[in-house]
Amino acid sequence: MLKLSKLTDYAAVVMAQIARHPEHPHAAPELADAVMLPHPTVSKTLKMLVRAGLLTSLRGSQGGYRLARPASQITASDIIAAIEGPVAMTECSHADGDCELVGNCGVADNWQRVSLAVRTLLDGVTLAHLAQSAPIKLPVQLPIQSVTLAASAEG
Amino acid sequence: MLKLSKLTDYAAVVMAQIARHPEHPHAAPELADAVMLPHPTVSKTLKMLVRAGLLTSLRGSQGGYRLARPASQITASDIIAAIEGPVAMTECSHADGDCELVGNCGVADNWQRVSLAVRTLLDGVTLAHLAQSAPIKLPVQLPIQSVTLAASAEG
DNA sequence: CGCATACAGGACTAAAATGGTCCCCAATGA
DNA sequence: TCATTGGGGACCATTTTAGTCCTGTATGCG
Repeated sequence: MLKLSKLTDYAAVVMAQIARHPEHPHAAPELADAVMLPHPTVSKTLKMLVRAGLLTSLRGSQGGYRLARPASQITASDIIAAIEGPVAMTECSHADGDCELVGNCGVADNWQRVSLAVRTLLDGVTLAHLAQSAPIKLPVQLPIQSVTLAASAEG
Repeated sequence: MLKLSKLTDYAAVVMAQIARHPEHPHAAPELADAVMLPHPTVSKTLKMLVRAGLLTSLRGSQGGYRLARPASQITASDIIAAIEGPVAMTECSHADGDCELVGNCGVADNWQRVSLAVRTLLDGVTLAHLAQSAPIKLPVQLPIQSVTLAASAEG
């Protein structure tokens, strides 16, 4: 499936909700009601987003959560990384290769490239895009493909 | 993490192994030894790949597994789908939207577009690419980003 | 025919990740 | 001082994942 976890999905929804009204802080229960998700779970998600530096929090009455920076500077990668850790498609996609199969698998290097391409793609999608009601249009799909294929076809 | 499951990873490794010697059939134990993974697990993976139509099998002595079509016509998406089901980043990324939050989440449409872009990217990576010892080069990363951003910045 | 080889299918178990809840503490502001 | 609101983490139930094993079936060969 290559699926995001539910919490990541929640995080995106909640972030989008905040992004639509960035001025004042949003309390956790308010957000939970707005997106129709269980309060404790939303709260948990918010805490993770704060720790990742995507949100800032204000305690006390009239407190709540706000975006740490403009929505256009928060990417899908950021949100995913906040909940699930850095985007990496395989164990050996991140630096500390604790995969003892290197040498036998002969696929690691290429998976890492694919992983990088996916990450780059997700870096290009910002919270501003996700939050806008009009769907983002991906007018051309093939260029992505051709970029990926370009050099490999020669190799 | 947006990570592939281990089985998917195994599948890719095993497929690559077969792709490097496409002529004769490969028995499950032989493959397991070659890639240094437990026999039963490799066997299970192979069965899934057969059911997905990516491999064909021959029973009896001298039997084993072969690619169902040329490595250049088997994509990363195919392999992932064979083990994990169709690539989709969120529940609502596939057609039968059993997500009752539509309307509140306001993110679904855009996630679907992102999902599609990732899938397209993975469609562009073939087993031939993965199997080759020389790493595939992704010379330009930014174009992927700019394609994604292009229309959305206008929207 | 009989037997060894090799895949097919699925049941089953153990371990890990996930999703979700709850509790107590700390900070803020009226 | 007290109500409000987030911070941190423990905790549990469920699901998913990984891995094993067993029984059946097809093929090829002597």
